Amino acid sequence: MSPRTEKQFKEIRESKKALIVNAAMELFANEGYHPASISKIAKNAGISKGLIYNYFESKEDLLLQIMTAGLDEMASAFDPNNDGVLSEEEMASFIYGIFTMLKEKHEYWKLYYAVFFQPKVSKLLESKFVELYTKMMKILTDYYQSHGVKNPEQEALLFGALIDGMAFNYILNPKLFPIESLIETVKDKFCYIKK
Amino acid sequence: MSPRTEKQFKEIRESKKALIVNAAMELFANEGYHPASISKIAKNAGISKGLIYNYFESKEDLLLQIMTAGLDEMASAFDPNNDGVLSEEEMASFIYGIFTMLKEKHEYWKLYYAVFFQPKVSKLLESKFVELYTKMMKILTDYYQSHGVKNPEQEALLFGALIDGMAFNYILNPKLFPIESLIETVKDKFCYIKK
Amino acid sequence: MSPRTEKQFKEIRESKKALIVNAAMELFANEGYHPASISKIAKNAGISKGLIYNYFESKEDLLLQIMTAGLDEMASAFDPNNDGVLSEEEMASFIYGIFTMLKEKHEYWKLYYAVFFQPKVSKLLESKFVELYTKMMKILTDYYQSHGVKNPEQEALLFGALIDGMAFNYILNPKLFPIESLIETVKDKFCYIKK
Amino acid sequence: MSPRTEKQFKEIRESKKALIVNAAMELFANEGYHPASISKIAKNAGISKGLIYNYFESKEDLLLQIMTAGLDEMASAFDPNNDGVLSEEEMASFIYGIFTMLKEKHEYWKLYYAVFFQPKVSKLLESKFVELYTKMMKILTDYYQSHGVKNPEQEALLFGALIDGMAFNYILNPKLFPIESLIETVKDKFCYIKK
DNA sequence: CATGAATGAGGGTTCATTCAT
DNA sequence: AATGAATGAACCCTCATTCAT
Repeated sequence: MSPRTEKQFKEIRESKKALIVNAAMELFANEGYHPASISKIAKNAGISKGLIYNYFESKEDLLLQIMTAGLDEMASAFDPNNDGVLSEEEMASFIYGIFTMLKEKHEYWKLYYAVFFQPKVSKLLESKFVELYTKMMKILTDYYQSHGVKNPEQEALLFGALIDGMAFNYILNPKLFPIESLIETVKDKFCYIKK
Repeated sequence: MSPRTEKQFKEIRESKKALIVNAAMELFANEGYHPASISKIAKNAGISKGLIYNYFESKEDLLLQIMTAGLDEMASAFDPNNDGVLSEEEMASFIYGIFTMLKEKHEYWKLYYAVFFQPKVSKLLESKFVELYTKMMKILTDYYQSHGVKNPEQEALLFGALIDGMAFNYILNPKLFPIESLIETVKDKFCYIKK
Repeated sequence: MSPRTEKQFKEIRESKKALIVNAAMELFANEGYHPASISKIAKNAGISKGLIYNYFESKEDLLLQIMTAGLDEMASAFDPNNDGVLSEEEMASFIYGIFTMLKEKHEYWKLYYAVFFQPKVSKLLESKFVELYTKMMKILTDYYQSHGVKNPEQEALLFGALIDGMAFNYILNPKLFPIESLIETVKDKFCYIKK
Repeated sequence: MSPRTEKQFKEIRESKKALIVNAAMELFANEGYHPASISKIAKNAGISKGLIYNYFESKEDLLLQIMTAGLDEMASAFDPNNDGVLSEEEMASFIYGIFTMLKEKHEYWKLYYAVFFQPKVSKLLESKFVELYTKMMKILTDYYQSHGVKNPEQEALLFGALIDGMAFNYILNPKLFPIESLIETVKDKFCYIKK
């Protein structure tokens, strides 16, 4: 009957929060933000409606927290050394990494792209998006520069767009878009790896 | 007084329908489908709520009609000769054409991509999407085949994805994505134009 | 090219009005007053919505006019001689008459009974209802009195109720309520015809 | 604070549901199904509109639940022993019983008869209506048969119709239809009680 | 006499959010 | 920490009615 320690409380809170996040993400991604009602999310999480407001200020806040957590995770994943420099091996594994993430966090990515079309929410996340995007562009531009590519910024923009497009196609129809078999061609066109 | 002639009525109907479609497209594209309420659309069009239902069966029907009209227009734009064959000149102008359309029908394209994340509506349009997509893939694959590219299907898929990605980036932030300056690089990488 | 005579105009008006009345009665009776919209009625009559308001002040007025016309017709049908006296033969034919009308004006009767449950309309017709009802009661009471029945008023009330009940059952399910085969029993119980 | 117990919730739900049912029945019966709006019902019950949908799926469901509950109650009232046999005493009390119910559940009966003229709803309840009706007809037919009446089925149909007619008249104008003073005459004509 | 485009009030319904327990 | 009853604003939609032609 000893009272729970502070740590235990915190763990309970965290795990409950994760429960809600997962339930919400599934519905947000598969039905869309608006059609996924708080009632449905609560039912999907196996808890009461009211409890959600114990952990999140509003439905929008719930979406926002899901997105920021995901964006932060992605930001660190994109630059493991945190040194901002991409070796040739890292470039190769970078591509694999992106598409591995795409598969493993399918729902998150669906949501990620969908959010771009919810201007209201999108605006709130803009700074994070920009930060992530510029970080990536910087790394790629540096990489292309050090490999003697003519217009490194443009090459980076194009490569970024290609990744978006592939992600987009894969997310919306995984069965019709054979991402694995395309990776080699991508490498040939955009990685400039010296044999 | 005699009533309006049939022709007069038809003209009224058509111009009013266009008015509603434009008002709706603007809001659908800029706010999203759900946040764009019928009230807002009506106000934006300068008419009463009720009148919308004189022209469209439901809000969903309104979106659907906008989308199908747009998709049909795109389908015919992508293959003007309707012969399904792309010459080298056509390939070059094809790329320009796409990005010209992107600029001129900015709102429509925003809506087009957003709709993919509205599962319910997306499903209703699936057959039209697939038709358009396979048509394009066929044309591109044939082009690559006739130019001796190794994996023509994959090349086509990749090129399609790149277009999506570029469109996506341009739509969401036209100022930060300098599409014109990228076109030449795209041509170099994906058009295989023999000089 | 001679202008229509006043009489011709009147005839056109009357026939058009009858057209509307029939279309309205069919829908009122079979769908109910509220579910039968002016649009449906117009379509059913093969005319425009607006025209209905050329002949009737409102939807309620349309119902009212249908009802009053019907009630007047019934009132005169119930007392052909207009002498208020029922002979034994008339009593017999009276019963047949009622149920014949029930069959021939099925829709009207359905509406008639339904209207009782639309308090707003019912109130407007109350005086006509009462008039018709008391007229009938008077005739029946006199009949029973002259045939030496103990409580002639009560007998009349009961007989009236029986007719309502039979009409009610027949209207709602003509196939399950064999009105013809019941008439003889009714005669035995309520007509006091001396053999 | 701990949340309410399950029992507390159940009690709240039941009493609130009854509150809504009563408020709805009053308006349905006195104004009709369509004119009785959800807004009015909520106001009459002293609650918000939205709450009604916490207890009933739709307006139609609300009506349906009221009706089915009433029909079930009536079905059991009509055959207390559930043996399907009517003694002479029971027949006498049966008549009193019906008209007592008519008085006590005035509103319910009004609704009951009104519903017959709401084709859409009527159809949904048809099976329950038929069940109740055939049950009653069977009991009456058996009774008449055992009393040597010539056409027991017809006699039962007629008696049923009389009850409907009396109920109908009483409901619509209790003051003008002196049901008590008619019961004896009904007994004389339809109960075949051997003195 | 006749049309149907147009209105606006009100309908049924949903849902994010609050709050007593 | 947890419940779900309760609210109220906003939603999509219908429809009797009006009116320019």
